Amino acid sequence: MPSKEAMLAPMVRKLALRSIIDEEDRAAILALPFARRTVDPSTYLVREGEPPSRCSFLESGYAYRQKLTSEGARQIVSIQIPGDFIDLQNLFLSVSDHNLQTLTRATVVDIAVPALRELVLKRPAIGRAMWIDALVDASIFREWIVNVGRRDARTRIAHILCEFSLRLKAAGLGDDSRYELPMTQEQLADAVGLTPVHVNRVLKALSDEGLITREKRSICVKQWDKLRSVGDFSERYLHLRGGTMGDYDAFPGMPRG
Amino acid sequence: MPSKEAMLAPMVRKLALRSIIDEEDRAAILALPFARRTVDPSTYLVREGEPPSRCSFLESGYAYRQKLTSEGARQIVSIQIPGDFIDLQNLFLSVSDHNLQTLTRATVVDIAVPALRELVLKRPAIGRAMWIDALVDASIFREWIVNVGRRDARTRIAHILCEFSLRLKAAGLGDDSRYELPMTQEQLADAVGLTPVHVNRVLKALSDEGLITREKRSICVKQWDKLRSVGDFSERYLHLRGGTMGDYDAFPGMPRG
DNA sequence: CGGTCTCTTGAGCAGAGTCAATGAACGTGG
DNA sequence: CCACGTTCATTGACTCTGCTCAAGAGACCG
Repeated sequence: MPSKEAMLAPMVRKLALRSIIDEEDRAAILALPFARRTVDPSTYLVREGEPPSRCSFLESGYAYRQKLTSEGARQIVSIQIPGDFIDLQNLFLSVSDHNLQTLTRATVVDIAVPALRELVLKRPAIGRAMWIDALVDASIFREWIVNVGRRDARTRIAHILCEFSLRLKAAGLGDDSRYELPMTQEQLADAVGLTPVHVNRVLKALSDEGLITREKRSICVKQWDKLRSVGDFSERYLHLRGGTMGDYDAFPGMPRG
Repeated sequence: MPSKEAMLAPMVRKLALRSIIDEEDRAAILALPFARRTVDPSTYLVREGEPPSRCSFLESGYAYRQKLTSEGARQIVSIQIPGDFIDLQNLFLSVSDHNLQTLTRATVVDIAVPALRELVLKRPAIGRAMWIDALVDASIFREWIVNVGRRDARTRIAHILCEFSLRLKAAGLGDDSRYELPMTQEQLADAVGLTPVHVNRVLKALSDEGLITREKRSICVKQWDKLRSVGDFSERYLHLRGGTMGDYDAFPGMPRG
């Protein structure tokens, strides 16, 4: 079993991605009470309609957020990768509005809600880091809407492949050209709002054209620029490039008080 | 010109919708430095790629968030109604990832970013209220993805009509059965990921069946239950019913620290 | 009174869905 | 080690929902 520090480290790492976390903040995070568990693929970590009982992040493995329509159709609304908070919304909302399921075997760190909430509200640097995390998530949701609402099948799939590539790279998983994508084509279809059959055809086309190669559940991007252009992809919405900063006050703006 | 208090009051009202704001918090909000302006329909309030220069909320009027694809297609990702923050994300992100345009003539209150940020980070009750606001927005984005990704045209449109109905009612605009919907059919199409022509046909069908009536830009819901069922609508995701609260600590959960 | 926007409606088309069959990969237990 | 079952990927043939193109009708405004 890894040390206590090692378990919370991915959280610190994620927050530090877009914010400055000093030693004191770091210590406060590492002092959080938490528990750790390992779960099987397809385990429900959160169910729509249930009161959340914890606030967790993914230490390892993948998960996805999902909602079902009354017709039984499923829409995947986001993919969570190691280091992501799984249910930040549980911090302040008392009923879950969607389901969260693991994609793979995963280790989850559950943090005591009151302690985390206090940290968020009382320690500005941590509060800011969590705010940024939540705001970036919202930005990804917006782009997801555009993807599903206004792009054709080929573009949609190329786009989501680009998104995964960059997010995984930012998380330190996979390099430029290759990454694990532990989703079935059916799940991919539910993520982009298509049918599995059609996803299959599009993936085949992308392979045939030499933009990507596939083996098992991993994707190798052969022609990044072309995939990016086919996918109408612009990474701005991921807010990866320090675009979240404290020199904000330097912008010309409104009265300051 | 209304009093200073009257101008910030919609913000207090919105926050108080789902949180408890005491007198001291209220006073702190009313002490914020701000400016107020009135803008024409279709004015850009935020542009993708630009550094945000303010943090504002809609005092009156309607607006929408929007992104464009390289093909020139537009996807509307949310509608903002009076009392909504229009760029909470500007509080902590330094580049805007989408456009925000007014739908109607609107009055906007711009708040000084540093002062607001300080308030959010240092006054727990206000921080919590803003968190809830942001988390509910994210929930609405998720439902929007489901709507656009997995529902057919008829269901999509019925769903969005239900959403507007409830949100406007919660904001104190319009009653159960009638509300202003100041959108063209083209804008509605961009919101649900369809073409204006098809939106027109579906609206006509819904009218013909007696579920709604339309006149100019207002909608009258004649058969709420039926519209709700056609639209596969469940209001949970709006988190309107006190489901955001502080008795949260009462839930059985994880270690507390 | 003409111009511009928006709404309506029709006719034909096509991108993606449905249905269905086959094949590959993998785990399990005999 | 192999037969079997299950899950996932692949491919073809056909269908249909929603799109495109196009034209006409209101409404509003300078």
